[in-house]
Amino acid sequence: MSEARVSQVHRALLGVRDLIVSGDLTAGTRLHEVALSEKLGISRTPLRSALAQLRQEGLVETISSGGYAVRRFSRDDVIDAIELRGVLEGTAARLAAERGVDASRLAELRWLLSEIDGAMRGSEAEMDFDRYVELNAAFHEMLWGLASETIYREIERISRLPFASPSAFLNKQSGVPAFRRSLYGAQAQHRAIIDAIGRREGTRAEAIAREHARLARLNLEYVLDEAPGLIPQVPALSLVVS
Amino acid sequence: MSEARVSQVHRALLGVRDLIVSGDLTAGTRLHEVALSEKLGISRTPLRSALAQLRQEGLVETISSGGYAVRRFSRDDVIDAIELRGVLEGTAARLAAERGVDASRLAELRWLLSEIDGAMRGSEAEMDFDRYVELNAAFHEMLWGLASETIYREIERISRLPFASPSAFLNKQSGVPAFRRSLYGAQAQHRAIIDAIGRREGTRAEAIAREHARLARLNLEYVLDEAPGLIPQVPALSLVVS
DNA sequence: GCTTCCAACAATGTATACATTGTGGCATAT
DNA sequence: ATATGCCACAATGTATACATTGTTGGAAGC
Repeated sequence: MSEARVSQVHRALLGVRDLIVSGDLTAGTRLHEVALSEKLGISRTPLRSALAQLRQEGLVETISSGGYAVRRFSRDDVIDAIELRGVLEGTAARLAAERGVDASRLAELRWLLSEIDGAMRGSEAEMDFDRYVELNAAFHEMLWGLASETIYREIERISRLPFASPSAFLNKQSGVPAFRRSLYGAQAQHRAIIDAIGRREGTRAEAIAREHARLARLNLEYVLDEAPGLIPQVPALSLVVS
Repeated sequence: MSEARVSQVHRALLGVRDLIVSGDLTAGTRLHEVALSEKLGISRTPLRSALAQLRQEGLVETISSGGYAVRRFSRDDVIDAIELRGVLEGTAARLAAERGVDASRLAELRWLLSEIDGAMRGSEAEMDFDRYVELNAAFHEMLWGLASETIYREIERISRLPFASPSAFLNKQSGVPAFRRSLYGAQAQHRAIIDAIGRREGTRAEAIAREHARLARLNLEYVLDEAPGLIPQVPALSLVVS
């Protein structure tokens, strides 16, 4: 799903997004186009195009007087984005169950599940965390596409908000034990979702997928309330102003 | 909610969108930037910005060789867009019920409902159809915003697809009796949604809102299967191929 | 000393010029 | 006659120049 294009717009998109997610540009900061274009080595035209796209994604907002600024997010904004992701993933799961899924695709999903099991083998400290993250992302992306292209697009869109994506709290540096422990329950939910889809149990698939996204909310609230020191380690969570 | 801005980008956005929705540009048509810029009297820079935004909205897609083309929609694409709108409106209603809504806002919604009743007074032929359309749009927009700004934004986004909006099959010229008759059931659902929210019955509110959107699907299937002559009267339905 | 107005500057919004890439047609060779 | 390769043109992608609007600092007047 990664675009091979190396257009200037694409470069600008990645560049600015990285500056925001990494916390280099803090919430509310005005984005001066000339300064940014010089910093990134990209002319203003593709840069502006990228900024407009980031506005659609929600990371950036327009200022009344013109131009763009890094958006501020409240805790509730993040919670709602996670909730929405859960609702949409639930819809993908429900529609997949109701409409039916090719056996080959279900088999591929089950293969992903067994691979995840493999990555989690051993103790919490021993597990192949990086591989889990990779496989988890692949699993979710495949789930998104089970129902239809339209559904996939919408979930992919909401997941562009860095803190709403299924991998938001699974960054590699994070050695938070509580996060790793939550993965066992998460994997059980993965299995249950696929099982429900296979049995054409739409309501069950939807409910579990919604609940699955709640893990991200739990992690969010844990970080914000009990371990604020971790905030810089979660993508774009530094943009959350209470 | 209407932007007062008269920027060239805004003009281009409205211009191109109108050309597409009106059926002037048919599905699959490549959008030549120079020709369009001359036709609209707008230079290429803001025009390209508008095209990029229309791509985000889904009306337009990029071509592999570069440039844009009017998107083709299948029947299933439209069905999924309507389904998604229903799911999201259901989420707005559920969250509103679960989280609670200010009495003043509920009162305003109930006032809208009574106004709709007023517009529907009399026989099918006598009713003030234009006013119904206007009030219906206002009701839905207000419902979208009951839960949170984030939810509102997402529903507003999906409703930008002309055939997914709550007003898609309520165009003024349409004198289709079947459509008008469906409005009585629709209004009953409006009441039930607000009643459920007032009683904090989230599940019920969500279910009814989802079912409410199904009316649009019924209308869609009626037009496509039984009255294809009406296709040009429904915004952007001419983009639906096969 | 504080406020207000004006002017200069700096930033965004727009237009246009340039570069690069894809496409189509024509000619030539098999 | 058909297929292939090359060349010319046209379209998009990018950079830059220009216009317009907002902002800030300083000076003058109260």
